[in-house]
Amino acid sequence: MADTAPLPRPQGGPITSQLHRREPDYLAGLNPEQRDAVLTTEGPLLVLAGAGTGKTRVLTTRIAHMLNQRLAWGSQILAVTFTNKAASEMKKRIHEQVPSLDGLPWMGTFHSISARILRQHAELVDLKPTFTILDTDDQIRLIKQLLEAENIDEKRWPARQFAGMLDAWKNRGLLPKDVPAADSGYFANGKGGKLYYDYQARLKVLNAADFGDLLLECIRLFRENPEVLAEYHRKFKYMLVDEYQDSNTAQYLWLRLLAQGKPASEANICVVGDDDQSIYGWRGAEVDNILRFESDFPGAKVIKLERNYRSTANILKAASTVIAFNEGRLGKTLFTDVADAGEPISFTQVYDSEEEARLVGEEIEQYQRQGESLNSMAILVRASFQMRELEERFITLGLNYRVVGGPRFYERKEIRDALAYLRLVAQPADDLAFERIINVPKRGLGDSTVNMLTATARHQQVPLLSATRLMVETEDLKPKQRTTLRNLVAQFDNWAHRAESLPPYQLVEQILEESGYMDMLAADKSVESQGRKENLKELSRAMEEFETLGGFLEHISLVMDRDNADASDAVTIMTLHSAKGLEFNTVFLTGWEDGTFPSQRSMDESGRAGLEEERRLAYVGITRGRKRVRISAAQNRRIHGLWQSAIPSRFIDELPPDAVEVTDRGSAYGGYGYGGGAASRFNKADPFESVYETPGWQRARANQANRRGSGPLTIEGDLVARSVDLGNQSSSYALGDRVFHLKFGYGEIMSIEGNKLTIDFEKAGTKKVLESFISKG
DNA sequence: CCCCTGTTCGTTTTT
DNA sequence: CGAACAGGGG
Repeated sequence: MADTAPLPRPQGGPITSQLHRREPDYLAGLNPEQRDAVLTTEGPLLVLAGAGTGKTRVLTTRIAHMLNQRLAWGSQILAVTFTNKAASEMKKRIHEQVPSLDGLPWMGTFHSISARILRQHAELVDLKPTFTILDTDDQIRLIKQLLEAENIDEKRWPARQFAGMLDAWKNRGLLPKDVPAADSGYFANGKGGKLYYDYQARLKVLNAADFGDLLLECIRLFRENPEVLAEYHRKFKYMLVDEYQDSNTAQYLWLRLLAQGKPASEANICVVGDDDQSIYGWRGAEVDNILRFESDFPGAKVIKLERNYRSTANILKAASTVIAFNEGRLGKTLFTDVADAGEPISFTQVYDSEEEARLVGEEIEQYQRQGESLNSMAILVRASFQMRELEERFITLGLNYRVVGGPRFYERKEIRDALAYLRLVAQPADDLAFERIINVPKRGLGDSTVNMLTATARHQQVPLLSATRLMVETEDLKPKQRTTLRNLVAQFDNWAHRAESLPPYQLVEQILEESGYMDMLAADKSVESQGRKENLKELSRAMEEFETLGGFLEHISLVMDRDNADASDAVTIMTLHSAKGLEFNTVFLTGWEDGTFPSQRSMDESGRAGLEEERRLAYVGITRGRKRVRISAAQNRRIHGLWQSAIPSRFIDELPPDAVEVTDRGSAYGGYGYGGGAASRFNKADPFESVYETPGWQRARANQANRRGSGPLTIEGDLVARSVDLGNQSSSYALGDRVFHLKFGYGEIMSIEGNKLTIDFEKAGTKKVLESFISKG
């Protein structure tokens, strides 16, 4: 292996450059702190990188520097991230900066790197190298089975809750024997601890690991097998960790073990992060890890990156002032050299959340008229229930938007079904996959048949597929089921055989066809079936780049996100959490009301720590803006169906007054002023001015008028106008499409006559409406 | 076995 | 108020 071979000295070019004291090109343009962070390769290093201070550039340049100076082979560098997105971004940049690589650095998420290590030493943690990685779905089903076996009432003790506890334990690095009695005793009247043991035992039988296990079993591997750990100590000369503030205890232990090859004060470990952007405490992240780094690694060098290249001075001032209210920070203050402070932050209080949506819509259109692209604008909300009103408003306006988040591609039912087939082909012992597809499509194999198979599997201690093989040779099954199962087993054997020679993307197509899955979708007249077929095509396309089935399955279980390659110009709507790491010229921060943001629940559950995390979220939100940040709050918002009034977020009071401009859409209803009514002077002359006269509303009306022509609003008149407008163009809707209507809500198209559509609305029943009144749902 | 109805519950999300 | 889910009935 190249890892241990002596490193050649840098080639001619760099040496000459050094003699002339010319720095390598890649250092050009870095500020002194960034340069320091790149060049300090030896010993522990903590880089505190504030928002927009060029963190990613430092990380990648640092790796490029190591490779360029031949400090290490590529494969001796370990770079860890939290998300696949960050990992692939890093890979891309390294490839750009270092065209010829001697061995690829290990770049990936904690989980993918752990999986890679575990596959090499699987036997040492009672797994086979081909072990399956379970997703949340499988996990829940497995837990349900255990609950049933233990006679635990699933209503009283939901599987999801236990999954959450398991996750929390694993995040804390706790094996079943390590769980404190108080913790394990809580669930199902003391059965929690036993369930954890049972769960782990079951995973071993299934030859499977869940996400938490990837880390936990890796830790166990290192602890119980010092010689294996030593191997990695020799291997990894340099370690880098991105977003260190997001690391949880298990990840921390994992890193500590890997860094133990040298005394702590000499470990070449570089962690990059920002304690002010730690927003994942609720899922186990320990800000403490970053706060403690200097004592964990004595003599660690600390470099602060505070020079911001993203936002205006006003934005930075606002963010810095708010975050300064937190205690227990390492302390950084962002600054910029740009003289112009830029627009002040705006804060607007409106009457209710509907008006907030109108306001945002209007402002977006205004900026758009000024030549800003929709892509450069984003609305960041605390929770996704806030998105709906925005979306509805934008539909009315005909404003193109994109929602980030939501259900992911690989979590869709049809994709999971297809994956289950593939898993079972690759891994005949994958019982969870077996159970998932045994009767999908319907084969007349109901609960009773499955129960018989399960019983045999238990008895014989074999996987379900093997149990099925045995059962079809006996007289225990009804003839019909026996034939069906015999054929199914034969099919799987056949597919497994083909998997050896056929590219995975062709295999999946054949499986879906031969299993009857495609026929099932074809027979399905529901709205979704067409989309499902397309998703499956997309799956096959995504598989084209994989040569082996195993390679694809590994990728899929670790990379659950789909890359949105949406080229159209659209405003982004997303949560503050998913906005971390992104930037936009204009950022709208809506719903800044106490209770919504900061979230009441956070404060109730986690007290002061909760509030501080919310404040960091505010900091993240504000620092997403390059040119302008527009904050709003509603006096009234509908929560759980009822209207509730609220006062502006306490974070509003924490904003620096001289960087903020308060405007008020004077409401006729009085309500709460800002800062004791200081904003009242901004009230409009006529407090009763109708909101329906706002530019946005007028435009919405104009849009609708354009779409339907200027004829009378009768069916007939409209029909004529439409047919003229559209010429020969046919309806852009199809039977079964899910659509949205302003008054009637969501519905499904039952029939189409010209532009007259019969729609079955979920709420309002079946109505005939004009195409121009609906939009795609 | 599927559909319908009643019930429950109501941040944030990755791997 | 409305989505999601479980359980019962047809």
